[in-house]
Amino acid sequence: MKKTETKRAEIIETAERRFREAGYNKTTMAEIADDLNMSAANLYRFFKSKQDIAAACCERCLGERGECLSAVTKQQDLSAGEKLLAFVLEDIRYTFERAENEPKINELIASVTHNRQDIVISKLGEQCELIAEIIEQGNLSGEFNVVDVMKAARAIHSSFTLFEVPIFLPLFTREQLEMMARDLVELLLMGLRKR
Amino acid sequence: MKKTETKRAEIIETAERRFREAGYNKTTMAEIADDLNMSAANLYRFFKSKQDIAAACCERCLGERGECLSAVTKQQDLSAGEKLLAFVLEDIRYTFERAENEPKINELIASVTHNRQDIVISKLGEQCELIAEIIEQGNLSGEFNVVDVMKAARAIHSSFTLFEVPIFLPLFTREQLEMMARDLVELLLMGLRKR
DNA sequence: TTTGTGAATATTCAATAAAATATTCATTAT
DNA sequence: ATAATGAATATTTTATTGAATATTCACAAA
Repeated sequence: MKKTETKRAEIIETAERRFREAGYNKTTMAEIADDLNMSAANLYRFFKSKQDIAAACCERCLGERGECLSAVTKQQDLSAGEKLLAFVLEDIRYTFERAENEPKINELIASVTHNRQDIVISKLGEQCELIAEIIEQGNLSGEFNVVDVMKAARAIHSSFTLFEVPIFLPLFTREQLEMMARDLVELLLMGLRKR
Repeated sequence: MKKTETKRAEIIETAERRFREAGYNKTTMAEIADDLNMSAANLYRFFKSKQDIAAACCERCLGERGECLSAVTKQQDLSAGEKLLAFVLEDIRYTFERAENEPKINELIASVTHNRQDIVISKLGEQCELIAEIIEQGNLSGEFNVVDVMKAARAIHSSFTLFEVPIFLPLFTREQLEMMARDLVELLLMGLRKR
């Protein structure tokens, strides 16, 4: 029986609820344990440290963004070009949503990603994959004519950095960012399209 | 006589030397004043606060990056496409250079830009101008065929964010960033070029 | 064995006071 | 007047230490 994984998931869920409301520093291992009717010591059979629980929460949150972006790329009725735009606009939407509604979680992510870069890099890779899928679709439909799909996907993904990172939010309004994203995608599409 | 401006410049220069070596928090107004053979109180005739001196230093530093980038765009023997690549590679070079050799100044900039966003926005605007100049050149030489130059410049500049911000440095090697920059510029140029 | 705990220890946090420093101001010098 | 200062005040760091919390561990229950 793999009860262990179930327990781990429960711990992550419980901890995340606390982190969301009180932040990382103000939630204690004892509280998390209490919520699950166990002792604090017992948490350590499932996670090496509190930081590790936070890292798991962080990974789950980043995964959530990935799912939102994935949902966009799975829409049937959009051309590849439209999907690319939808992708970046969804990225912006999610960035703002998180910043406004879950500021504590954002802090958590910022802090965790300092130590655990592997998590970020892995999630970035997944996003590149999604963009690569969009490009593939464009190639198949004849919309695009891209030779090295992954290379293009990485390049495009790197160009979206501004729209993913909350530190830039104070510099621009959401409308400004959306405008910049539209203009950028328009330009990128000119380079991708078959000619 | 505009002795005042001269004095302000001296103060900025002196303060920057201290900030570079000891960081913002570990340099005192008294030390800066001593270096200039004046009293700390007298500094306040030239700057409203220590933060304001820091802001002025910050502005100078950001201006320095602008000058480096400007120098690239002024090179005579490069096509517009080559200049765009040179621009972003210079941006990366400067980012790494600063991070390695002047970490304290980087902290200063990060801290100042939290309060004084106007400074950052103004400098970002100047960089857009430089990119616009490159596009103009491309249009004139027949290399490009861009209708709305500033719109394209802003879009391109936003796509360079990853290469300008030191927080991403731990995630990638310089070689990786340079590779991404090359691929991105290649893609952008496909969109810009006359067809 | 596996699952779990309470108690011991190590680490971090928070409150306070002391010291250092930023800022203001009344006064002097030029 | 303008330029400048030393001393007074306000604010920010630093050091300290007691309390809170994370982590470990020896042992117990299943």
